[in-house]
Amino acid sequence: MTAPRIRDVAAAAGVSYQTVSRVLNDSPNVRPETRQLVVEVMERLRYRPNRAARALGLGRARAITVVTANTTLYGYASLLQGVEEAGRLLGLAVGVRVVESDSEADVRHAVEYVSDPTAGSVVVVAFDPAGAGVLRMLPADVPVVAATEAGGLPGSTSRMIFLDERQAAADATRHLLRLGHRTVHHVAIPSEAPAAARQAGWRDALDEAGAPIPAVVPAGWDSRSAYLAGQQLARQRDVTAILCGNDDTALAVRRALFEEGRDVPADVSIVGFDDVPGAAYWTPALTTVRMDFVALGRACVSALADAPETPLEAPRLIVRESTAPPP
Amino acid sequence: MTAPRIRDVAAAAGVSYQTVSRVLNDSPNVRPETRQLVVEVMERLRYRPNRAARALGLGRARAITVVTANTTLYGYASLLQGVEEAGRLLGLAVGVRVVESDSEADVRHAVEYVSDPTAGSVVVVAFDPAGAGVLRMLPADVPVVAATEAGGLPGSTSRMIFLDERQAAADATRHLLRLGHRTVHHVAIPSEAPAAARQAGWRDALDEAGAPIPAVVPAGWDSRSAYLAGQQLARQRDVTAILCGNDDTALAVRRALFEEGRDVPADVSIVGFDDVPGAAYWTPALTTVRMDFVALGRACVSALADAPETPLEAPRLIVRESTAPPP
DNA sequence: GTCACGGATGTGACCGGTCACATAGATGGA
DNA sequence: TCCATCTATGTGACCGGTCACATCCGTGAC
Repeated sequence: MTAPRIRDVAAAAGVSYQTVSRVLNDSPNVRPETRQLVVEVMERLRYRPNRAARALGLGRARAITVVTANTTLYGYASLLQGVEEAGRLLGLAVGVRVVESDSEADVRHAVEYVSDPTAGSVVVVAFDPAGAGVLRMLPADVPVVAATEAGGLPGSTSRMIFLDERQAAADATRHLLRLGHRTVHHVAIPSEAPAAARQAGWRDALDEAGAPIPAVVPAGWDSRSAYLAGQQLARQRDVTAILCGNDDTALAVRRALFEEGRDVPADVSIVGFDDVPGAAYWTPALTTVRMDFVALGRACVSALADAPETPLEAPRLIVRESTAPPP
Repeated sequence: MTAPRIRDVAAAAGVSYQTVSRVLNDSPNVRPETRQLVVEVMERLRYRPNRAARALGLGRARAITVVTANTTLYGYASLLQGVEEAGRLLGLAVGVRVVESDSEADVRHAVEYVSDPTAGSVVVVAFDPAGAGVLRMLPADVPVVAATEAGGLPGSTSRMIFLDERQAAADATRHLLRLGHRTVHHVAIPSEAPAAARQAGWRDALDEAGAPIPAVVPAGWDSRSAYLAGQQLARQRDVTAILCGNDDTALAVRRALFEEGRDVPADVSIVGFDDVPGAAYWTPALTTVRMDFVALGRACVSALADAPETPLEAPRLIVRESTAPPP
């Protein structure tokens, strides 16, 4: 009735437990017939190796822990989805550890958590100060891959993987400029300050066109702060184009514009970032930059598994209905 | 340099490893001064117990694995957030295991995964057939709590926790009826068929008011299918009120209505389900039922920890701008 | 004074795998 | 033919905790 152990399998197959272990770990030094036999017995006995015992003997768990500041926002959740999917396909357990803030205590606790080899390999989502802080404090012996904003993070030696947001932000800005807007305003989401790729790309395009560079309007992750940022811009009659930090931000900005009597896109054009699943069904449908966070998550797992690197699809501007020439 | 083990702590404190183990497990039979001493030494040595070794000795990991069909949709992601938060506060590791579908193979693999005691306790998100399937097949020796739709799942003996969606759906329907609508149409999201709490509540209210009960229009999780469902209703000029399975559905339905030239809420009222963070900032702001999935997740963890049950806040209709009297 | 008892602490075995090393048999070049 | 080498397999120790049980001590009742 109790779950079979490796020794039960060995006994039933008439081999030693070490041979079973070899089969389990794909050791090349097992005769094909022996392997075949062992596999059959494992099947028959419904044998499942105990992950804890394995982790203990191995010194490190066959697992991936995702360290992230958030699990529900689109980018974070999608990345987690990609990691889980890829990890599952490799037979790895997938864990989640949230870092609530970049406070010293929160970061330290998260680092301690993943320092336990039972956490396995680690994917740090370093989109924000909390994640970046964890990445900085992580001891060198923890196998880690970081998902970052374009360009990676200065001063860290870890492996970084990212989507080229900077280029995409520049594309989006150019699109608005080409429509005839004098300049493009920007409502920024929180980000690891020195990197701030979306903001950098926006500035690149403005610079390149010789357009004036308005002050960045900062917003938080919550809709309310984005709404307030939007109100501020809505009241300035000369703003006709707004690049929003993400789609949620765009939604709230649009609301603020609406309340101020300014139509999208007739009076003001807005573009988002992420291309959340519903963006195409907004009214008006949102012009936004499609980001493949799921693929980013998968790529992180590949990197941890030393699998051949599959190139990530670059973020791409999807033009829909929320952008138009200025009035 | 290598991480300290329980024996190192014992040696440094001048006690036996068993005493350290007792401190670790809050055994009552340790002299306060001894406990104090051991705690200090653990602190000084930065001792962190090895979770794998613990799981192995204990027979079951101090962990929670969330089994779910999805990690990105609002309800699922929020529930995961709640579980992670509560689990972390209790010092439990939190893992995620996605079941892609309710196919026999997918369900079996997920069940095997959590049957390994290393998975710890299990929270099954049984909102859909995949989760319900896992719940049904789970061996009795796996400690499990299920998050379900209102009313739970027939034929399962596991502990169930849920938000009373049925009542809330009825409330939402009554709200529309009271505004003067002749009846209310329903675009349903996928659900574990026999339960289908939202749908049941909608029917309850219609019955009670003696209103005609239109055929349910089914939709999937994707916006496109919701959009198609919306188109179908948009073309019927006699539909003036629609209860949507969730907020994402409402968004797409609204789009379909718009394309057909029908204004919300002047021509058609819509109400959603979930109250996603942006719902208040839609244009028009969405009338919807607020569901506290995060609290649901926390409650699942409490149940696993045998903590005193904190009552869940009932789902509540939030009236905003998307509902109005019929034209 | 002695003994039963319960709290505080220590010792050895064990959880279910892995690793390092030993051994037996097959292969092949001198 | 013989020994070096490689392949296939087996044995004992170990990973870092826990459990069951033994021991030691102080207390109170007789």
